Amino acid sequence: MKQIERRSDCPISLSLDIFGDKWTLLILRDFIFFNNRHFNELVTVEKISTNILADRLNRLLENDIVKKEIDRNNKSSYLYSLTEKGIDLIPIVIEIYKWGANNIDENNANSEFKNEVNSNFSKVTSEIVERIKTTHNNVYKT
Amino acid sequence: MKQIERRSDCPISLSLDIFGDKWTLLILRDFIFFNNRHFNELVTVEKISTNILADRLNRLLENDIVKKEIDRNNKSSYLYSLTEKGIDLIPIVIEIYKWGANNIDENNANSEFKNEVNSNFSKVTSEIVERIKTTHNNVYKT
DNA sequence: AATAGTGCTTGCGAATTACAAGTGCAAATA
DNA sequence: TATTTGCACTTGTAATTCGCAAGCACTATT
Repeated sequence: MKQIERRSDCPISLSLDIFGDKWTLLILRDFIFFNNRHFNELVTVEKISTNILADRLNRLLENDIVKKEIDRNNKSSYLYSLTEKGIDLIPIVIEIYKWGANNIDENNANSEFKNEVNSNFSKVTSEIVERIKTTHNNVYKT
Repeated sequence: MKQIERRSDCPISLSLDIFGDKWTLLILRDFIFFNNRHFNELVTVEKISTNILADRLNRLLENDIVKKEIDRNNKSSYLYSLTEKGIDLIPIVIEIYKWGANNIDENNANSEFKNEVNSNFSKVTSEIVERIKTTHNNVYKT
């Protein structure tokens, strides 16, 4: 894996150096919407190749956006989960969902959820954040 | 230019098929924050190469996110500007700004603007949207 | 001891990117 | 009128990255 070099100090440029590619935000979508947390679950993300997934997870680990722990329920497996910094990305992912649902034809958005996102963005977002925080804190308690 | 093929019908996946790369959202940042609208202005975007810029602008044109018109003030030049669909992307770009400003070290965010974005996101966003709409409607009136 | 599951890594051809240089056209200048 | 300048790209090419298939190391199960 090669870290993309810093193009400038603009917050947007710096952010895109980390997650501005075809796959990273889709992987984060899996954490957020599907709660997929094992490598073998994440590899179903729109058929991403395993080498690309491994590369992106490493980049996210390096940037402290996800963390990796041994799964207490299956010790030969790892659990990936969002850090605080990763949870902070949730509004971006939901904004992208919203834009796609409103602006791209033939998307499969759930119309109820789409309406919720359009009318109560911050409520939807904070509910998802809470759910993720609860789930991801329970790693050792399940 | 080759359009990335549709990976799935998920709104996020479809959105990232359009702007999920290192450069596209940075170009949109230039429209939004710097009001850069000519090819020669946009090419200063963190030193993007001209072939990549041309490719991305064509993709944005095809997807009805930007439009292209002859500049009335300089007929050998073109003005690119955001369509309604492009203006709808502004919240995404500002969320990315916000995340980068809050989560990446050594970013050059203006601290006043950063505070505004953190405390009054929707106000900041709608002000920027209004400014862009006004500017981009005045193409033929300046 | 053999098999299966999990999380990767490796090899390689194909596709994409970045950098430099060049092109075509309109407008300004000599 | 001829030449130069500015603008918006296009082309060529080497390097990088990607996607697919296969393989590997480790653990747990049978």
